[in-house]
Formats: sequence, C-alpha cells, structure tokens
Amino acid sequence: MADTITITLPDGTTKAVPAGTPARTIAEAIGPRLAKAAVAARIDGEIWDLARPIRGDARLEVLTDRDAAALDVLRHSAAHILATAVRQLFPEAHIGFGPPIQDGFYYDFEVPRPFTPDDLTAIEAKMQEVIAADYPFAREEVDRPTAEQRFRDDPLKLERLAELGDDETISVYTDGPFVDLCRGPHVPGTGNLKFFKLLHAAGAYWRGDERRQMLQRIYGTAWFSQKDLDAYLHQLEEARKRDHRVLGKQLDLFSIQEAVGPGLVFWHPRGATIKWLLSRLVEDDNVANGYDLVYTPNITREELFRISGHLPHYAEAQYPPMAAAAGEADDVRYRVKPMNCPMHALVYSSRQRSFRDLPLRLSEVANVYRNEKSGTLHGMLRVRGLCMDDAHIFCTLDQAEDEIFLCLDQVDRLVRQTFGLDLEFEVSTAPADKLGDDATWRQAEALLQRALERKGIPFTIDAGGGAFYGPKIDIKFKDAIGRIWQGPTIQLDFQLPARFELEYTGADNQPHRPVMIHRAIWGTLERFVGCLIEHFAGAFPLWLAPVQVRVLPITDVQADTARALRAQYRKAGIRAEVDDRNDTLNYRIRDAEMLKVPYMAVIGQREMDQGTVAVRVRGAGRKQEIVSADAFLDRLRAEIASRTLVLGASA
RNA sequence: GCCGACAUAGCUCAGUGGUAGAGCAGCUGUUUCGUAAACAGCAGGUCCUCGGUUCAAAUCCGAGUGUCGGCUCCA
Repeated sequence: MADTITITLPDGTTKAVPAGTPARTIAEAIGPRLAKAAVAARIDGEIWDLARPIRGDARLEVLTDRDAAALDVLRHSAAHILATAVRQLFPEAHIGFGPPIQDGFYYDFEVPRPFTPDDLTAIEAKMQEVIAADYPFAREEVDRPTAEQRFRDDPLKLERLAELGDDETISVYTDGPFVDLCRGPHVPGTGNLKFFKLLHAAGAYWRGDERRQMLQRIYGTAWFSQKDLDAYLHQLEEARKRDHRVLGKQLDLFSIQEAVGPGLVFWHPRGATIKWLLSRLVEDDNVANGYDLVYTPNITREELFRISGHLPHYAEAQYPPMAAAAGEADDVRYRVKPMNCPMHALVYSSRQRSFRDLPLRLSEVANVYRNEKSGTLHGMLRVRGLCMDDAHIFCTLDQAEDEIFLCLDQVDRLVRQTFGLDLEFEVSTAPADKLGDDATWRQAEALLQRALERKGIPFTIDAGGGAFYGPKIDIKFKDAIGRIWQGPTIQLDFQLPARFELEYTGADNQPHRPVMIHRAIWGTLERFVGCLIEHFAGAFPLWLAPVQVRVLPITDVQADTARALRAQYRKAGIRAEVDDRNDTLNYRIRDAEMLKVPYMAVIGQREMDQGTVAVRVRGAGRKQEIVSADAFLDRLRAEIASRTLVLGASA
C-alpha cells in the first residue's frame, strides 16, 4: 500500500499527501479561509466528512456553505443535534430515522407520549446547549456485534441494522452524548449549526407503513445564514396568505359545508364563473381537435366496476352500494361512479366500430365521487366530489403514439401557454398490483416515452407509480412561489379494452382490439382552480376574473350613468358591476382592491360630461388613465380575447 | 383511517369555573365625497353536538362531528 496518495483538486492541480490524510488537512493547506468555510468534502463524487481519512488517490472538492450538497449535510447534522437534545430530555425515547428533506430535516422518535408545543420549545433550547458545546461529529466503522451492543436499547436501530448486508460498512456517528447508526456525512461539529428552527411535531408510521407503530416526528428547518432562514420563514408566511381556503372565503369563491359533508365543494357565483370558463375552454379546445362530447350517468349497477376491475382495487375508496330499484333482482346494487372510463367504453361498444372510426375521442366534463379517507381531505385540492375534464381516446396501437403526442400538445397549449406554468413530466411505470403481462407493460411504457421524446420533452421516471391498468405520464406544474402540483395526466391502457371486449373491424375484415388512452388536462376542476387561486394569489388575469370591471360613481349624481355603462359592458360580454353604495370613494376603491377586481372605472362629474371613465388598474395605485367609455370597452375585449396574464397588456 | 392540536357573532379573534366581548362586515340615519377604511346609532350568540362532574361549565372530563398540521392513501 502506497504511503503517498495523489489528490486532484477541481482546478486540475494535484497534491501528494500521506495516505490517510483527511480533507480538512488538505483544505488547511490550500488556505485558512477555505478551511474555515469548509463543511464537507466531495471525494470522487461522494460526500465525505472533512475528518475522514482518505486512503487512496482521489479527486477532492471542498464543500462550503455555497454548495447545495453542503446544506443537506448541515440538515442531516441538525437532525442528529435534535436527537441529541431529545435523548437528554426524554432518555426513554427510541430513535428511528432522521434524514434531511427539502428545506429542512426531521427525526422520528418512539416515545410514551406525543410531543407538545412546550416540549418543542424545551428541545430547541436544549439543542442550543448542544450547539454551544460544539461536540465534534466522530465517525467510526464498527463490526456487527459492536453495533448491536451499542444499539441494544434501540429496537428500531436494531431492525435497521439487521437489514444491512454483510458486505456493507456499518458506521456510527457520535456527537457528545449521542450515538447514531448512520451512513453520514456530517458537518465537523455541532457548533456548525447556527440558523435553525423546529417547526412542528406530528405522528408518522415507522417505515412509512400504516400497519406498523406510529412514531412522533419533529420537523425543523436549517440554513447557513439568518437571511436564508428568514427568507424561508417569510416564504411560509406568503404561502399561508395565498392559501386557497383563505382566499376562497375572502373572495367568496367556494365553500365546503358540514351540513352536506366534508370534501364536497359548493362553487359560489364567483368561483363558478372560473370553473365555467375553464370547462368551456377545454371543451372548445376538445371539439376543435376532433373530440366528441358525451354525457353519461352518475350512478351505475356495480357490476360495471367489477368488470373494469376498479371495485376490487379501490373498494374502500368507493361509496357503498345502494339497493336496487323496485322490480329489479334483490342482489342488484348501484354505485355512484368514481370515474368515467367504463362509461366511455360502453359508448364505444354500443355499436360496431370500424378502423375508419378510429381514433374515437370521447370527452366529458363530469362529476365523480370517491370516498377518500377523512384525513386526506384538503380544501379543494383533495375532495370527495370531483369534476374531471375527462376524455378517453380509442385507437389502434399504431395510432397511440400520435394520439399521446397530441395530448401532450393540448397540455402545452392549455396549461403552459395559457397560464405560463412551468411543466415537469414524469412517466409512471408498472405498480406491484398491476393487471396484464410484463411485455405489454414494457410496450406501453416505451410508447409513452417515445411520444415525449418526439415532442422534445425531458421527463423523469416514477418507477412503480402507474395505475393498475397501465402506465401514465403525470404532469406537474410549478406555481408562482415554486411549489409543485400534480395536474394533467395521460394514461395508456390495454386492460379495459380487453375487460370490456372492445373491438373494431380492421381493413383485413378481422376483429381487432383498440387501445385506450385516458387523459385529463385540468385534472379536476377543484384541484386546478385551487392551484390557480394560490398561483395568482386570487388576482386572476382579466379573462378569468369573476368580476372584470367595477364601475364606481363618485356621487349619486353619476349612479345612473354608471348603471348604464354596466348594462352596455354586460351586453358586450364583460363581467361588470356597479358599486354605488353609500360609502366614500376611498372605501369603495379599497374594497375593490381587496376583492382583486382587475379594473375600476371611476365616474365623476368630468367623466359623466365627457363620456369617459377614469380607469384604475388593480395593484397600480393612484395612477389612473382617462379614456372614453367605448375605447375602454374595446381595450377590455382585446385583452380578454388574448387571455393575457398581465393587466393592460392586450394582443 | 392513524397521531396531535383546535372549534366562541357573517369573518378574524379575546375571554382558565361565577350575568358572553372587540374589530371588521351587516342594517338605519347623517354625509355626496376625485383614487386603499367618513361619522353616529342599531342589531347580531344552541360558546360545534350529546353526555358527565359541579351550587355553578364557553371554561374541567368523556364520546361524536368538523377543521388544521403531519403520516398512510390518491383510479
């Protein structure tokens, strides 16, 4: 074994150092400032502790607080510091896992009673003590008996230990009084953590398995600077202000009422306007692109969902059966539909189909009902009554790729171009409980990927994330503050056509089986509108705004003129209101601003005399523009027609 | 469904065992106003529901319902 090893730095220079030299020593040799800023090191692409001895030739990159990877190391160490504190305050706590996550970290504990908010305060204070002590994070590689001995009182760690293969290195990390079974790496010492906050505690199943015991998870966030921490906490605050449940109430868009039941949405007039506009938009686009409209029943004999395979798969998430109508056999049961696919399959099979009929594209904006678990419901984003902009395309296998390509095109047109949303694509492959054979699945998965590649769309793979009947392309978008939402979906299905024995007659005069593509552009109107509320923070673009113009007469003298203007605008298709309440102009302007009405048309004596309006733009402050009432109408129409996202930017 | 917290006027919230409160909104009146809150008055309550403890419960206890934060799930 060589005594001297060669370390290659990112700039290509090399250093010869004794074998076993840790990265910290090399950083110190490069410069004291680098050594001080160093958090961890990247050794041949792998993140290592600064103190870990390097045994052979390697490429080395010193990581400082400027590297994203270093933030994960810090957060992982923060989780250990949290566990260190918890173990001091609650010596009987068993430890589970404590990884870094997006924006922070958590640690799971098995404790006799859940943590209270007061506990969190005490734990945070204890963490400060651990940080002040600046215990070094010491790595040790141990054999299995030693590890079993160290963790003899931690059943969760022993379980994890038992899963490690015999060829795997078992490493433990110690910081002061705390020892953890951990792969690492960590920051040099507990004193490296300076800017953090514990956020909340919640139950979480051990190993994410609902059949196992529930642990208590503490979430926290950690950053390299006070500024970053403040910015993150501020962003959480901003997100709360945009919450569609809050805005939905403030802007009177929708409600969910206990008298009717959880997860069932009432669309109030303003919210219904948005839903109506989106439904119309997608229906118009469907019809313009070769789809046919259908309407199908909301309840069905449950046998239909036995044939489709949905009932056995999703039995607990469907509403229970209803008894048969008088005159039917006693054992007939009805169900409210949880989805439309079998209905559309029946429209397909209601007559003979020729290859000349294909592709047959059936679309329906339809309500379906799913008995989602109570704990999963969330405003409009997770509901029990869903309105889907659903469609099913029946086509030959040869046509499928083109059809998927066209679906991707429609998503691009309606979601990306119309709303300026960034899209991310994910191909979800065969799940464990799939129907059908492997070869068919691979064929279907390849087909989806080819369509994406042809459209030049990069995508990621969600292995095992597909529906039981086929793989899918899930499309996610990023909202105004960077959060990711699941929106459109395109799914390929070989199973339902077989289960419903769908056929068409080919050019060869022989029966053939079509394939089926399920697709939704908005997904559900509930979720999409909920996302849009948060994306726009309630300030919708003109074309989508429930109220587009508020006409404000300054005094009673102008009230009739204002009402006449409203009538004229409404006739032209503009959603206009008059606010002639007995309140000051300032008050009414404030009210319209808070309702996020895009335009106010103020009419005083001057405007009344000259046939003009003083236009105030939402969010633009006192800046106003005097234009003729007719010119303003033209401007509104142009801006609505262009569906522009920016007020005042038509065409 | 699981763990925890919460539920008071239309909304946001105060009220730790002794006669239920504020701000905003609403209604009425005065004011007729030039770009983000005029003034005054009035009205508004099954303190989520049911049960228990107590001389006395919004307040303490139990169950249920709903909501919120997570977990699990999401055709």
